[in-house]
Amino acid sequence: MYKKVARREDIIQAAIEVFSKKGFQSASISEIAQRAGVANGTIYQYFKNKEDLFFSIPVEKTNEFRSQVALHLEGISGVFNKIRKFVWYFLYFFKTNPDYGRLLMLELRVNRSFAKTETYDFLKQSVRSVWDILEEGQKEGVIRTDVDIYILRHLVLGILEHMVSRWLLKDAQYDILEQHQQVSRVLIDALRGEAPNGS
Amino acid sequence: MYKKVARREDIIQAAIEVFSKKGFQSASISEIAQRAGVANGTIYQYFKNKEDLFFSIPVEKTNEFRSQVALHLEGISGVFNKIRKFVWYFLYFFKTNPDYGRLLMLELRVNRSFAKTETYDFLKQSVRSVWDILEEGQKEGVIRTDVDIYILRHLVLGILEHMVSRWLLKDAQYDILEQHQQVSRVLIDALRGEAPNGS
DNA sequence: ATCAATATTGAATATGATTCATTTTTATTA
DNA sequence: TAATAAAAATGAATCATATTCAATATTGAT
Repeated sequence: MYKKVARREDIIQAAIEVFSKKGFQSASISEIAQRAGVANGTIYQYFKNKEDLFFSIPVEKTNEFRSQVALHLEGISGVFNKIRKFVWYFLYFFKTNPDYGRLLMLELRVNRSFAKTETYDFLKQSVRSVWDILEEGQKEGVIRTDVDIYILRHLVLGILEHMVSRWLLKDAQYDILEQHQQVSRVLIDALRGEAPNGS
Repeated sequence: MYKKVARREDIIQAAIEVFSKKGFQSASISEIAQRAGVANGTIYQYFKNKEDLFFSIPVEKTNEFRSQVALHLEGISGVFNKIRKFVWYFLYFFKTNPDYGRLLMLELRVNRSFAKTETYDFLKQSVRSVWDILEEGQKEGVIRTDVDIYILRHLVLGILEHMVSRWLLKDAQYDILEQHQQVSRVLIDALRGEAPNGS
């Protein structure tokens, strides 16, 4: 029946709204149920518990992020141009999705139980493109190989996630996107390293 | 009476143990009270509520971190040597304090209410040394000035906090300290920028 | 139209934070 | 030392919510 599919979606949609506004802790099942137009018990038909519902939220948005990154990178050549574009889109995505950003960056991303879910693995895949770009750059000889690719990924995701987290904690008051060029600049210098310059 | 001072300490100590093991959500006041050897109600004599107790934890450890950083930086000259030492101590501190690390990195650091407390401001001061080092480097002309110092700080703290967070989420299985040299290397290249090389 | 299967409901239960009237301890004074 | 007031501690009662489940309603098949 078509309604069954819709129900689950309704609940998730209501959950996004309530969890985004209140955070996991102070969001209540009653409010989510009410907003979804179902009884409290119905939620437990679709989700094991409050946490399970919470953890189901990022699936849809992760799909969006992944496909949009792929789309934006399409046709771009040159490893550093790809880095620039990724940095831009990462900041753009959270600038345009601050509510979801709060859930992802300030709650889910650092949740130990969430880190053990399949959704988390799925989420990690969404930044797979960074890994691919770094690997490509190392093969082409434009990205340093004297440092583990893991470290380079920590560098790229570290600065981006840190910036977005701090920005969200400050209630997204300033325009985070304005800084994308400076971020790309330092990252590219770090990734290139000294060797390619022959200094 | 001397016991009165000790009471508050007892409760905080018990809270560190219980919150570290279980996280904020599933730690219970009863367990903390029991471990501290007081009744449930006593906790509310010293702390407004569960969250207030949670937020009181980082004060002591922050003091330790700050004074140790200052001590380790003492006598070191050269901006990049200071960066290297800070990176090393940052990783060392969390390697030797993983329980506290979980509380700080995975819960407090991303908590919106905590970001509004005085303790949070105090905590931010603990990484003041990074700012000082960066400023010193810019004055000396060895650190790039074509990028905001804010961005440079995001870079340094971003990679470090990201590394520690991921490591804690993976149950601190590997030795995070092993990577300190590689981290310093990429950071220093990023901070130096291209210009000083004359390329 | 009937029936079995499935989905929904919301009152009852369970868990755990918080309150507060009572009791205990501490400090002060004679 | 005893009496008394002030401060601290207690834990049973209260309150707020997540979760359960027996009863009810809806759906799809024949």
